Amino acid sequence: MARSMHVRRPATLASLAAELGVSRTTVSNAYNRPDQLSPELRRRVLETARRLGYPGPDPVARSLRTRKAGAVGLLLTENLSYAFRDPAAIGFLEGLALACEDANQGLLLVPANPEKEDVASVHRAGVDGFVVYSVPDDDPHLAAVLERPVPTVVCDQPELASVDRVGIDDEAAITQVANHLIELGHRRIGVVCMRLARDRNDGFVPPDRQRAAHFHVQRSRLAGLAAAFASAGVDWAQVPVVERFDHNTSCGASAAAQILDRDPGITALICTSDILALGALNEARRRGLRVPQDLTITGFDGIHEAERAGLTTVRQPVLEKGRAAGKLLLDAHERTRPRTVTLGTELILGSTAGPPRGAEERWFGP
Amino acid sequence: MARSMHVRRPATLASLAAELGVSRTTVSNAYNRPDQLSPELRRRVLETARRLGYPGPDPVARSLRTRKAGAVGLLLTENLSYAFRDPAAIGFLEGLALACEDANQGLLLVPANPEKEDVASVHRAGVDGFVVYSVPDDDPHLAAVLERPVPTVVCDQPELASVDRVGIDDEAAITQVANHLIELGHRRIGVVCMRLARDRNDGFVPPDRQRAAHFHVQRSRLAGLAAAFASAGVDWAQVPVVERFDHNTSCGASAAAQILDRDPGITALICTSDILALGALNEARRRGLRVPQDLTITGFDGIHEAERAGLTTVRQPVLEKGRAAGKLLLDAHERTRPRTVTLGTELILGSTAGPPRGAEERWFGP
DNA sequence: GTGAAAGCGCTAACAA
DNA sequence: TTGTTAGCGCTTTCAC
Repeated sequence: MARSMHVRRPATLASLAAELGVSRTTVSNAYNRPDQLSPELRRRVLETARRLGYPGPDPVARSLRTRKAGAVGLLLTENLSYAFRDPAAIGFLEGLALACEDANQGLLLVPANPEKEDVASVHRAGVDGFVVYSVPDDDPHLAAVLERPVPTVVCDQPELASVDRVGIDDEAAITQVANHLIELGHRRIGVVCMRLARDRNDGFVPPDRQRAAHFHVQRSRLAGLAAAFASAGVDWAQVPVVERFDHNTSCGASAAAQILDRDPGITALICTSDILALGALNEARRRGLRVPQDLTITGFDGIHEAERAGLTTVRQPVLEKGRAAGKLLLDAHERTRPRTVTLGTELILGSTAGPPRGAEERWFGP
Repeated sequence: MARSMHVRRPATLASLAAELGVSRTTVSNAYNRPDQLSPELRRRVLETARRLGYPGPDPVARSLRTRKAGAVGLLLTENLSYAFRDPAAIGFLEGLALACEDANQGLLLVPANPEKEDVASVHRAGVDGFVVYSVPDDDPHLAAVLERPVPTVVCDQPELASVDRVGIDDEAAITQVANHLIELGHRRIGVVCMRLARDRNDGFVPPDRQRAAHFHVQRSRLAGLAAAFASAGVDWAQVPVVERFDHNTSCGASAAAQILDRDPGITALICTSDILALGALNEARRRGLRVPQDLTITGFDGIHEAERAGLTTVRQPVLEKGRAAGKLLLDAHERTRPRTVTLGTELILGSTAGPPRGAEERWFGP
């Protein structure tokens, strides 16, 4: 690391005390308990500190002694920088930051590359607790967090019996989408979903992989869809489900393409995120398919971009999730049982879902 | 803070060593220098650690000993959560996060309420260095950072002779905007700018406040405009400049309204940020003014939303700024002189700037 | 109001 | 390969 122009010579509390001819306690008090010494002495201490270039008590040493770091650690599924690219993650972070600043706590973003097993960054994090945002149930970083003797709150996934959690009812939420499409008359659908496990599988998802998904959120959404459409007489085994490891609009577009290529008869594409749906929308446009006349597309999350695009989707309170997670973590109450906060969602009827093309012919025709 | 279900009893490296009948060094080595002891012994150590619920070396104690925190601190002008609401700040953060993850460093967001003088959070931050993002030159948090014996890099502002800095040439950049408008024929302009100092002044800005602005970036932009328009024969003292403390579209709208109410003859509104310009655009629409036929509006930053709105603006490489700041800080080279990175900007010709209304009559008429 | 003593939990020389 | 010694810089009883 570069040496700054402002590096001071290493004066310490002890050397300051020696210089002043007082005890270390007195110097410490000058900083931490102004009322414990005379204003005059305090002035002298601070004055001498300035002269010696003493920067005040070392935060790390203080943390060691007080057993408080004054910061919350955040563990994400993705590379650190991804958090600033995904609108839903940004909203979550804003909420979490809100909770942290209310409690005057720092927020430490822990670098955790999902494609690496290296958990040293978790071990090195000097924090009083962790918030874990949407990671697979077999994430080694998560395991490392849980080994740390500090409180932890998980947002979204995984669901752990002994850990505080904030989330939504994914199955119920996606069921609203499914029922809406079923009512509109859709029976031939395709599904685009996010990463189901830590291994990259960009393509069709066989049923066993759906059921074994290490991301509870995605698993629930698929399960919800399967149940709803099965009730409507759809054979789920025939429904094309395509997975994408990365999460951006290009992936949404290519996944949509993959489904439409294989099964052009599809009338609706259900995406498990707005980002993917926005990509699917692009692909539909590219193919000259009108939405929703030729193809219905739905998303999930309710990000601004989706709203602007008029996407039919489910809104979930991302900011509130972040805030709730922070509050849960920073809440002073000592609790014995793990707490769960389940937030509400709302079906947003946009302009990208409509009756299937040629519905009459298919359902009421000859 | 809530007690987690995962709090272990406090086994330490020493107690583990005692239990095993080996020295603390050996246990330490088992974690930090696997090659320094036999695989067999290491296995025993780790195995016993698990049995005792020893979570591995305490990160804070380790930091104290090694004098490395493994994290970079970030100080922002605004409340923590603001960083996730401003697209330019988000871009900067993404770049900084990129640099941090490359170096395997954590990123600690330090809570620093700009309306409070409390700098304790800076003192408590266990970090190896600071990045300071766009703060006023008299910010007490900045002063506290500079007192800390760690390297520091400032992005944008303030300009400090002895501190590494990343920024752009604000005066040159805004001059491009000014010259563009001057060429189009604008002589009666208004300016909407961001906060000029730590005190809230939502309204017109007298010349002395412009010159005394504690935010170097805003000061330079105003100075650049003043110089360019003076060259074009405009009396800068007559140009209405309105300041807003908060940074959002509502503020941009109300500032635009304030100027238009006072001086309806204005033909162009120069805003020192895209967010403010987007707000001004809203206000123009609300008043039934066509842009650019009735009113020209320009921004600064080049955020996505501006692009979508077709705003005429200056694009600055926000992500690159973040990355450069991180690189500068984490760069291993020991440097003696402070370094400065000045990044390029680009005038974006959108659709919100055009010739002034009735330009002919005014300039070539009777 | 001030000081002495006792660690917080760990790592890094160096010695064995 | 393992252990001994010596702190990192600070806060906190508890006496005075």
